Amino acid sequence: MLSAAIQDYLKVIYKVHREAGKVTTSALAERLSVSSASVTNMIKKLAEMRLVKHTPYKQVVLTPAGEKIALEILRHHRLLELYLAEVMGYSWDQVHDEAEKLEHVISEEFEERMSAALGHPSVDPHGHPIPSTDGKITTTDHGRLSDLPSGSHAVVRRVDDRDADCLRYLEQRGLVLNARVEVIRREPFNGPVVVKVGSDEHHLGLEVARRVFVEKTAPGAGEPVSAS
Amino acid sequence: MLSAAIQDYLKVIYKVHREAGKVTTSALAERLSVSSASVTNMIKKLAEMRLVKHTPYKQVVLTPAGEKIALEILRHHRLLELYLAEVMGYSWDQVHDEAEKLEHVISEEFEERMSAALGHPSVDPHGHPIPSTDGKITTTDHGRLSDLPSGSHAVVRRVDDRDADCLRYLEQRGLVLNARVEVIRREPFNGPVVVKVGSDEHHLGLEVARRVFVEKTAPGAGEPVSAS
DNA sequence: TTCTAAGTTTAGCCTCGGCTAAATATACCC
DNA sequence: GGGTATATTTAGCCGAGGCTAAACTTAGAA
Ligand SMILES: [Mn+2]
Ligand SMILES: [Mn+2]
Ligand SMILES: [Mn+2]
Ligand SMILES: [Mn+2]
Repeated sequence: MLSAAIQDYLKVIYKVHREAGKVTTSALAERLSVSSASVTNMIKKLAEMRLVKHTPYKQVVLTPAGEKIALEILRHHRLLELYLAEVMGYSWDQVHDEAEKLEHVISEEFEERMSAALGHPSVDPHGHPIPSTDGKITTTDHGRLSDLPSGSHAVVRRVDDRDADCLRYLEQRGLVLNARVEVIRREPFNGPVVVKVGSDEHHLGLEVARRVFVEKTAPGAGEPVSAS
Repeated sequence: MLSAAIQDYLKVIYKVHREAGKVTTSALAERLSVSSASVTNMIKKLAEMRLVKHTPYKQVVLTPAGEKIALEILRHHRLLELYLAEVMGYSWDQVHDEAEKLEHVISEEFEERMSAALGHPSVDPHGHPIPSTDGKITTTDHGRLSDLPSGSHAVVRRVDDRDADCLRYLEQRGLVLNARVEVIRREPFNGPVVVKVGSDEHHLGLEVARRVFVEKTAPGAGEPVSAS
């Protein structure tokens, strides 16, 4: 069995690749809260194990074998998050940290029982897709709330899951999955985005608005289409 | 946070102390599947941390601080076993290995939610007592089925939880928690114990009978008192 | 085209928790 | 009470996964 450290590296390489296109030593160092030297070290080891391809000073890319493992861990993580939320009653800001530890130790049995108990779900509590057992994943690219022009109507489809404080802040303002939002206006000089959620208006800093991913809708549309 | 290795050492020291009275280097080495030298090494470290008292060449004893941690891990383990069995549908032979890994990574939040979901239980699927949050544990000393004289009537109250094959074997023969058994006879020369469970007779090797702990009852007694 | 700042790798070190082989202490037998 | 088997500890080693400081690449500015 691969160590928790290796599993985390592969998972983060996969995620940085999705988010930034290119995977660099320093990006991994930052995401893993580890020094660049440590990353180089581990990348050399992963390259020897044929889990990544490394072009020194340039970038690192997952091999098919590496991606398979990354998706397996991602499946663990997201099933766990949903199980903790739906079955055990965690709030969406608590699930990430717990899943981060559990993802490395659960058995295939545990994974399968969670999936069955949840009706073989396809989306986690933050709107991230859950890879299938055989490593398939259907990614939908959504824009950021921070990039919408004023007057836009949209539905929240995904939120960044790593900052618990931010998640609590969003939930308090009704910015949960599948919530409808309207961009009232955008203050200049990178000022806040003013949005309407239900009948309330909120002034969201760009920091926060960048972590909310949305699907645009027609202004007068009815109920938003549920992701499930 | 203490490492998983340290947590396992403390837990095993506690269990060996309960079962054998005296805790020796070699007993720990065997139970932890580790060399004696490794045990000595770790014990020295635990002694420096004031979690055990070590009398070289003699024995090791938990300090109050060490026992507190041991009981905390034991609580995790036993709550997990029960949760896996009751909520997730595991059989009693599957729960130990999974709990052995999870016990080191779950949060207090997870522990509390499991306990609540199970109605704050006091016994795990194998009949072991679950320590309370504040480190209290009520141990009942039961005799072994292998030690009962022929003609005895008894109720199964606890089984050794480490050997999955043995647990499946016992379950198939109806030797589950709270089952009534009668010792029909004992074959000489350390031969098998012949027991009656329900209307079936089974010939149990001493190996197996030693792992079943029972409470004696009167021959004609009615329903056994449930442990819950 | 050359210089320099930022990014990356290398070198050397550390802790943790294992291991084997050798030394030493204890206990038991005669 | 001495000799020996067994248990335990010590000594020295290893791999995993971190770290800092120094060396080296790369790319952008002048
Ligand atoms: Mn992780
Ligand atoms: Mn998530
Ligand atoms: Mn364990
Ligand atoms: Mn148990």
